[in-house]
Amino acid sequence: MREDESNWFSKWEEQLPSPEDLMPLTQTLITPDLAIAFDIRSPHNLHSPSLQHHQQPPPISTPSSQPNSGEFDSPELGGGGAGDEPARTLKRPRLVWTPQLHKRFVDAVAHLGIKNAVPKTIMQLMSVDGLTRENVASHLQKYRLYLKRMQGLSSGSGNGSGGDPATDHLFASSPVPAHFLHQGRPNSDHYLPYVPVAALQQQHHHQQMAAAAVVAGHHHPQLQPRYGQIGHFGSPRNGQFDHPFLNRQSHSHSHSQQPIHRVGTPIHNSVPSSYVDDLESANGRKVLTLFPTGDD
DNA sequence: ACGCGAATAT
DNA sequence: AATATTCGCG
Repeated sequence: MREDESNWFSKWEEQLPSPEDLMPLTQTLITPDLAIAFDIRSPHNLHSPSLQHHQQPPPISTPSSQPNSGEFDSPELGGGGAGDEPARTLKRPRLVWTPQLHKRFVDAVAHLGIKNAVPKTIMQLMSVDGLTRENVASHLQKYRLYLKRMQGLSSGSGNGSGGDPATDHLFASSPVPAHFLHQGRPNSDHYLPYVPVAALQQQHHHQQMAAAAVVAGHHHPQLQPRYGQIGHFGSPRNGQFDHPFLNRQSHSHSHSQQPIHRVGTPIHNSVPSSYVDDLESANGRKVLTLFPTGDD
């Protein structure tokens, strides 16, 4: 089984078209969005969990063989590229809510209690680098809808969270903490007083790369994620599967400051059930997921 | 002014 | 469908 994975990868690599072939004639090498999406920025803004662009298809830079482990090539727009797009007016790439991210989200909400579970707080509790309040707010809104939908539907046959329609696939991936399905109760009770949120939004320091799921805006062209950086995420064979984000709290050099706790579950890297790069086909959109799909 | 949440937009 | 952005309201 494992061979399949390494196999596809090899094949994939071989099939990589030459860089020239890739870009028909459109636009620059690295989308500005990509740049900022990852870490190329100067001031003190924007970080990025798992984000996606919307516009141009992801440019490829890793031709073949060994990906750059560490830094990636700088966007050289010199020769052919030409149209260096306005580096300004850059918009933040769309955040992609991976199951993991969502899990974190749910845990946060769970521990906060419905009452205190408002975007800002949730965001803080999650302490995911680059996550904005609006990101959370937006997700929260949808999540609430999901919960409502669920309550109405939960009666009857054994359908709770194991076969929900595609509509809620993301949400289905994390166990809804019971008491969610009915508001009314803050936390207290049997739910821990967890996490003092010492870390808060501390955004300076360096950046972390991200991007775990990439979406291609178009069909069929050979798009590939920038494995240059995230390559090794695809090999969780050791079970030590960690995401670049979900992690913005990793450093607390020195002593006393312990940023925060892990919310709820202690990172359960159970066996990779299926690490298939999930090809979600919808319309003209292919989603490449590097994460375990289903549950963790 | 803050920031939540519903509505609306992409 | 999934996220983002806008907007009215406490």
